[in-house]
Amino acid sequence: MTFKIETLRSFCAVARAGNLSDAARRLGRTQSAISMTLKQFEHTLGGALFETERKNRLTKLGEQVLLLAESQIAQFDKTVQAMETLASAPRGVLRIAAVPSVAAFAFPPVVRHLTTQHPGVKIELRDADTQQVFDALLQGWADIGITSAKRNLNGVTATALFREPFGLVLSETHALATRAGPITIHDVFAARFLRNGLCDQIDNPEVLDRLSDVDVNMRNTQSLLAMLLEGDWVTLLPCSAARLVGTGLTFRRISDLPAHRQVFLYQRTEPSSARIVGDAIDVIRALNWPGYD
Amino acid sequence: MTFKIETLRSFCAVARAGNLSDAARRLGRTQSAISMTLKQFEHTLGGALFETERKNRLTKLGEQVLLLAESQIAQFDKTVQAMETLASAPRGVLRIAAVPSVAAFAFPPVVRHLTTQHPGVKIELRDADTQQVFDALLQGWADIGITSAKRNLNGVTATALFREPFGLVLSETHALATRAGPITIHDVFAARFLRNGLCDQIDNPEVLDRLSDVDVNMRNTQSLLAMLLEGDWVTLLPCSAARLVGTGLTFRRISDLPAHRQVFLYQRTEPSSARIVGDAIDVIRALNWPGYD
DNA sequence: TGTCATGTTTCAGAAACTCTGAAATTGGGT
DNA sequence: ACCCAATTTCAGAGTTTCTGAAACATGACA
Repeated sequence: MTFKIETLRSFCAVARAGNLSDAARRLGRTQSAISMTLKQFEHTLGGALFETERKNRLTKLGEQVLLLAESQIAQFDKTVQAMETLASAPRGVLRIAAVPSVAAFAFPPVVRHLTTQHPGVKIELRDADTQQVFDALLQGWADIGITSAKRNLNGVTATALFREPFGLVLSETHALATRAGPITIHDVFAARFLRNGLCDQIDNPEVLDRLSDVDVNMRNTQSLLAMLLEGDWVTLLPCSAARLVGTGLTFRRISDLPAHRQVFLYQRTEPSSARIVGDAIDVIRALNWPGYD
Repeated sequence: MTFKIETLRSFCAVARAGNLSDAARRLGRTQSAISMTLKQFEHTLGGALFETERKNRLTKLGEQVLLLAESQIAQFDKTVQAMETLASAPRGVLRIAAVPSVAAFAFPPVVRHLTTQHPGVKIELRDADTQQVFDALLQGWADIGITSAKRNLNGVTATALFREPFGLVLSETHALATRAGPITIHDVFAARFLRNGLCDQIDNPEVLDRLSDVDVNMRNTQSLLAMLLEGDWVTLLPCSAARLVGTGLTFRRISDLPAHRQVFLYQRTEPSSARIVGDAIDVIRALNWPGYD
């Protein structure tokens, strides 16, 4: 007999709960059902998954299998959801995944255009990190992807979308915001600097070196911007990211930092809802992207 | 009711076969069983998957679902295989995925060391392209990965392994092999040039430009090397790739091409078979890697 | 247009699998 | 050594899935 997703689910539930009864309750089954399922799983696998009989400690094998199982379940659920989305849209679906900084700028006009030009078409948008965007493209969860990394993916074509400089983002009231004369890398790191995920992409030895000394690293863009608005913190971002909030922030080029980021547009090559995808691509390309350099 | 992997398998088989009977034969079931499974699948999905009643033409939805389903099945099977591998090795498993050029050099000593130092430990090696190596790491299919791209992966740490120059690889009998004086990019593309997957990684505008004019692109390293050994073809490769065959080929630096490739070693952070992994990492790092520049 | 060959759906019963509830058992803590 | 909480076991009930036969659809061909 072959493995079943439901078996993996049972195993994960027990591993997470630390005992059978709670897991069984969560799954809406009886203890005994879960017990039998697990026993059979261990049997077909040919090794014990738990140390004790009370299921509160995993064996080495159990830990490794748990990682695999959880990842597999997540994958499966995403696939199922993608299928249901496709099925629930008789007129077709357009699924776009983009990194947040671009998503904020690109999604509104795309939505506006599609809802008027293709009424009835279902639109699904998500912002995610670069890796997740690539995953979504590769797994068929998205038709269009936008990231700032170039990568060759099977069945996906990549084209350059725009290029923009990195620079200093800070509150309008910050001293550096209004200071006359050019701003240098030295100035940047002399200020109270916040590190963020995007600035790790900067391809400049001096910056990379100094970044490793920075203590405050923020992953979430929302709170990053909140910090900047607060007062005297600064950070490095590509210029379009500065548009994320309406007012209060400003962007300044760094005179001795030529670093840019190149943003790419990805498109699955063999999607069937071809016309809508092509149309959306056109809209995206026609947007008023930063024209620097 | 939730979807089952077996349902997806049935659907894919029918979609590939173009009719129920053949698919049923492949799956070892009756037509009617498959028919009912499919019918239920379409019902829970809420849309038709086939145009005609004869199942020989997919609907738009069907095509999209097919892509998702095939990818999902492949994923699932790999996960199952990984679980079985883990379970079949009571003393632990070490799974390494590397790009071919590095694999050829790194695998033999690693195997030699582990089989003597850790008898009974199961070793699983595979060479794959960069994307597949990252997939294997992310999905928990491999403990160690080696590629020539830097990428931040969740739950995986990256460290630089070595750095080596790109250069000309060609037969020892080729005119350029013995010619005195430095070889330039111009010389390279004046010869009969074979493009390959690795040389697309070269970060040099002039080379990239010229590469796009090259007509012959070989994906398979084996046959690439065969072509080089044949006679007067040449190609650009990182120097360690030239060691892939014993004799007959030679490597020469290009005077005006400073391009290098940096190779990285990836390691899952929370693997449970920690000691063996750490040991293998040590062996890999201690190898006599190219020491250029 | 009618007929045939091929392939699909439907259906009822059989087979396989999974679940439940109660009783037996186990193991860890005191 | 005992007790309590939790797990395993087991037989029967409940579901799901399969099969084989018969009815039905489709397209090709005369």
